[in-house]
Amino acid sequence: MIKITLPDNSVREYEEAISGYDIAKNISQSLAKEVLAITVNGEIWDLQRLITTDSKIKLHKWDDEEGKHAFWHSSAHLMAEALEALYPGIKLGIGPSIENGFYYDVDLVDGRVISDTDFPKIEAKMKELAQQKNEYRRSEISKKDALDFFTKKGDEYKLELINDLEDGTITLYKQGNFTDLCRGPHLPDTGYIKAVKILNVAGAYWRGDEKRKQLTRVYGITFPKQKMLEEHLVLLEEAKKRDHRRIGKELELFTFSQRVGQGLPLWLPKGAQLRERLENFLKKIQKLYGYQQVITPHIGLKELWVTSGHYEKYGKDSFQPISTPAEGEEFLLKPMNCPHHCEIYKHKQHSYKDLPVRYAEFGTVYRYEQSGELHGLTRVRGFTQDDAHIFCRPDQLKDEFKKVMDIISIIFNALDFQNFTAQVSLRDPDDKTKYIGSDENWEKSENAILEAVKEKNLNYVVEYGEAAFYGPKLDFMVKDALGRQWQLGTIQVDYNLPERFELEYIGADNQKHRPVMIHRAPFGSMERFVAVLIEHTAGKFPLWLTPDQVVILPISEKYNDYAKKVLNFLNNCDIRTLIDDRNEKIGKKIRDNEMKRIPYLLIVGEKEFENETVSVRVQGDGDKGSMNMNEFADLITNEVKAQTENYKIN
RNA sequence: GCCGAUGUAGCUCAGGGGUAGAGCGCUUCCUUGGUAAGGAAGAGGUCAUGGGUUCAAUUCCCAUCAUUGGCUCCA
Repeated sequence: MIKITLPDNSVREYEEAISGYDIAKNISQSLAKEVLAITVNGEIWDLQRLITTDSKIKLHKWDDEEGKHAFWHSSAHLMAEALEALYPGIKLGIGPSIENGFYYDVDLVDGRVISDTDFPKIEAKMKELAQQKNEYRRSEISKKDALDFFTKKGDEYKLELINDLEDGTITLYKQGNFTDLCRGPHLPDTGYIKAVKILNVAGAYWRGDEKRKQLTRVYGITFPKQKMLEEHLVLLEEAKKRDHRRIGKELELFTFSQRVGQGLPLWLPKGAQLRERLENFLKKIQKLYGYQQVITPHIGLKELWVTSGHYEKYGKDSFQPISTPAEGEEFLLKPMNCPHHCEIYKHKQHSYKDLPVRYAEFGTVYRYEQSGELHGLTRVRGFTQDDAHIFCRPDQLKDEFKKVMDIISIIFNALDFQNFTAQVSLRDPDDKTKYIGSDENWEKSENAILEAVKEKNLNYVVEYGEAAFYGPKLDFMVKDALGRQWQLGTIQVDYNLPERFELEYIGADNQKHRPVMIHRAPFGSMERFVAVLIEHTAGKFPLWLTPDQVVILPISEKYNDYAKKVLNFLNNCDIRTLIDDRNEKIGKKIRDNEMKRIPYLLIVGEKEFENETVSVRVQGDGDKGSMNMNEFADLITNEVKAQTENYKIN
């Protein structure tokens, strides 16, 4: 007798070993049709694998990550089978499921390539194989047999993977004529896969190592129903419409010029306005938190970064030094602001009573990003950090850290960024040589971050090996419209620079002590933040931030004079107002200005002129009736106030 | 930097060995209107740049530059 406990704690008893599929069938036919995988005592299994002992189980359908994982992982095998059939002699790397679909890394050998014109062929082959409803059969063999098998097959990549596995049994999965090294789980058969789309193809280094061979990575996605694929493709289209590069062009926020250089954004008037408003907002908050603005030059002597240790680490990958013609002094375009700020700290002696000292600067920095890495405003070669450096006593570190977290949460709340991940980046425990500074300091700062995060009740993940070379950090990560993750805000603890720049303060004991430094940037960079904000809002910025708040649309040219009167009135109330006095019908003006995402549209014609009113339309929400100018001005002013004053200093 | 793709009017894109097209935008004219596209005419392109093949290249080939999807990197 085998007892099977379901997630609701109900128990089912079976005479003999039973598969997950049969349990599902036993519960209901419709469940059996939908179930894709099963968790047995915390381990994910194939549905057909027999359960022989009392177990706790959970059945996974498409809605579960586990269900999708099994589905896409099985699809990766199906694609590999298709690729083997279409490209004989192909060698296989790895083929996992990912957040949206799956990929397989393959070595095509003989210099063959796959390009997007080949996709239909691959899709057709996959569908053909899927229709054969070949079972995914699991088998367990010894490591030696596995090595023999893949030696015969000539798959050197699989051999390398097997050699790295521990001795013991190794599982293989076979469907049709295709056998792959795999932990599973998989679908019962290929017939579950009804809709197939190959998405793109890319180069990917074997095992992520740029010194090793570059394989061809083929990305795809599959679904149990054709309709789901169609919906997914619509979603991808929608996401593309939110792309900041597209909206940035549409709304004339920023541009790039080949003649200026790649990765060097040019902020157009409207984008500059938006950015300036964000900067002023942060400045206001920082002032309340005791920050002082400083200004430093865009270049500095190379020695500055030799001292900081950055030159050794990044020097050869940066823009190369520029030198003075007569003396041959070497300068670097500054890749970060910290050394300049350290020198500001050093301009005078500090007492322990004066700390913490907080220097802030919207500092523009230049980094030589690899050409293939550039991407819209999110990855550029010249950008402005909303940088600040806090110099504090070691006993103030945790508190200061928490205050920075407060500033970040004010910013994120004001801009309605709820969907972020906090990532604590610590040292790689296996390779401490990548880092500089003493073990003791690293431990102190790693603990300070972890404690601060816990005390602030932040949801966070810990990533080992992601720390900066000089210290651990706390990063705030958000996703863009296409699901790519970007780092926005960051807080970093640094014992290293104070050491290297010999920063000091005089303690209560009248002795010299070393301060601790915190680097922090709530936005991260203005460029990246604005990019993510564009995608987050689809270009519909909050009223306080948007470049143009109101547009006045006269019904005909007869009312242009009245419209101008309204325009002057609103502009005098500090409301950013435009007028659309083109010789167009009102429907056309409404459409055009709706598409410019201007929050309020005011329609003025005969009626409004007579009654000294305006007819109000809210962007995306239609006609709101009429009101007089004062009422409307109050409406706008109050809305802006509510948006910008909704925070407190703790 | 590496692998793949792309580059045609201000924007979005079609085309194709015989020196170019649409829609939107722009200019002018008609129209003066009531809540998401009124009508007409016109201007605008060395088809990214440089080579090569050809009687002829924007089209085919090569290189460069830029953009783009990934990989690696990200102080």
